[in-house]
Amino acid sequence: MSIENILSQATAQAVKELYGVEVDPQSIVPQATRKEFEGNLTIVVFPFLRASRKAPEATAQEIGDKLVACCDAVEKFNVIKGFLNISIKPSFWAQVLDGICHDENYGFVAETPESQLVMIEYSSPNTNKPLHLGHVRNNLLGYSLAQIMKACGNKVVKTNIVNDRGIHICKSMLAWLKWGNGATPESTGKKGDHLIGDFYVLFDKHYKAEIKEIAQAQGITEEEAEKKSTLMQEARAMLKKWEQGDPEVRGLWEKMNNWVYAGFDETYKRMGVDFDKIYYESQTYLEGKEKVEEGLEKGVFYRKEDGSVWADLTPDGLDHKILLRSDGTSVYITQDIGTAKLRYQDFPIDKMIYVVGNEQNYHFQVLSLLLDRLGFKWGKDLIHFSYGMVELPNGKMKSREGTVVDADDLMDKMVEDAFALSSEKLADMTLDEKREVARIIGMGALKYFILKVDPRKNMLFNPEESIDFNGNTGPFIQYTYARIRSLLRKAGDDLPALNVANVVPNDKEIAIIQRVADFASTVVEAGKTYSPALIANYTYELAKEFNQYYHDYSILKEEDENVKVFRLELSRTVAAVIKRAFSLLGIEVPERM
RNA sequence: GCUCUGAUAGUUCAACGGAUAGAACGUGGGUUUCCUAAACCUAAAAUCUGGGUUCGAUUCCCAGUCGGAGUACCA
Repeated sequence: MSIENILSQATAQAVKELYGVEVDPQSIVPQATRKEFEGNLTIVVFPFLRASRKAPEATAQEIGDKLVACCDAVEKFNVIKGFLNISIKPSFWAQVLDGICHDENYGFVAETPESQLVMIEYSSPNTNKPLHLGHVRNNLLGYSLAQIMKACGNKVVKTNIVNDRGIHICKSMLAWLKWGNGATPESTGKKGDHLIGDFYVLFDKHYKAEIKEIAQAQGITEEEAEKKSTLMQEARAMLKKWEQGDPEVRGLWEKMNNWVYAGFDETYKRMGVDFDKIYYESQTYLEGKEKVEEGLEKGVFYRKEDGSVWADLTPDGLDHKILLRSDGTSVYITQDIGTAKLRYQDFPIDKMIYVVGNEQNYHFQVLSLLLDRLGFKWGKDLIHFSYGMVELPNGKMKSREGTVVDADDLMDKMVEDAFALSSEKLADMTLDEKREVARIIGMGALKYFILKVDPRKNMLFNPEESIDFNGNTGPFIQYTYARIRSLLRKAGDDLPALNVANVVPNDKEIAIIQRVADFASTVVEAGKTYSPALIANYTYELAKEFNQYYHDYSILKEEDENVKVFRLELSRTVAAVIKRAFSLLGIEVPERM
């Protein structure tokens, strides 16, 4: 049992004995005492004033006296206004550390047969363009969330839904046929996703030019000209052919999609993310139609005279939502229903989490209601893990204006800059070793920079400032880890075993042990609130605290052997916790840097 | 128009309804006789406005100002 729990229960007991009032121990949450006051943990007694009918100071005093008398771990206390600051016996902290450093899986809960199966959908790319900065945030959040849910004892299935069909792919295909001259990834040396992305842009360029031409020649607005575009008509015709299963179109589609997948795989691998099961919209959209027909029969949807199918969501405070167009084709949400059906066939899902940007908040509100009506048991409380947009210092990311930050380019830049900054310091390494360290640091900088921000908020990504190896950054934490590893290497292996009975941790050490002990509850909390940012900020606080400690205390020169062993043990445990916390964020740590 | 969402130092981010609102970058001033100065110490600097709820509000509620997103046959 953690020290917080011990105190909560003891306090509840004390209140009951003193004032005869039952208090739920869960409602009493001791918090870390602020630095400027003496003590380790603080209990706020304001909520008990009604029961005690005394002044805050007197109430705190009485509860404090009771705790000292009844609770072994409590050494002493002081009272400031309504705040009861409790000091825990130093020997108790030494035992806490001892327990943690011998627990290989500290902070992680093992999976059991009763564990819930959580499916997490993330990434969800389109096959007509490479991944960009927005996808980076999505992928990092999704992967990290999966790691956290696993650490909380859930069974986790990571999934990806690839949007591999639709007019946008036809545009790329058409451009490739018209102006591609048979270009392949091999012949051009480009990654497949970039190659296809280039053709998508090329289509748009020609399309725009065509519209302008038509508009000028016929003296009509560009909006009207759009309807007369032959390029767009050709693209539509191609989509129709695709839906009819035309072998030529399907063949090209398959070939080009495979190029893209090869490119995506490379990017995913580099990012360190993966999936247990990938779904493709080309395989799920028909299932969605079926499911909608089924709903129609059950009477949960209705059909208009023009043939389109709708759901009336006004009882739930929303509007009417279209599910099938009047020509019978499916819309975006139809595909999501189909995907849900397949997934539910494949896995006994208890909880579904969709990692998708907040511009789709409404979409998921609707999806939740529709799935619930269609009888999916997890539909009602599916979780839309909604994250904010990534903005750039000079405005929004707009693909048309060329202000998109490409994921591959971004990673290249991060690693390059990391190499430039680190290679000098690693003079004794081989080039390959230096590159490996630069990769870990560069990727760590990027991942930490994005994950430390509250996912729900829009964030600003400044490409220049992100490569900052000082402050609240991944590299700073990695540096702390590497220093500890260096220290431990110097200390060697032939140290005597730690005897906890013989050490009395000082205040700084207690603060660090306390924070290390918090790791377990931080992981649980992060799992409950779906917040990788919580883990990130926890890790930074720990690293910062430890750097200060390193600066203030000798370790290798420490004369008292038992104190030295204790300090090394503390260092080792901190390194282990940093590594474990970073594994939840998908960030690697270097042994040296 | 309607719905959702956000607003905290110069900047980027924190803060279960709790103490004097924390960090980091940048700016000013300092510190290398243990491991790695990629570090540490130190100074100045902020809750959009107006009400309400209460022992206590950055946090909850209402109104306003400004920003972002969505809004029925795009995905």
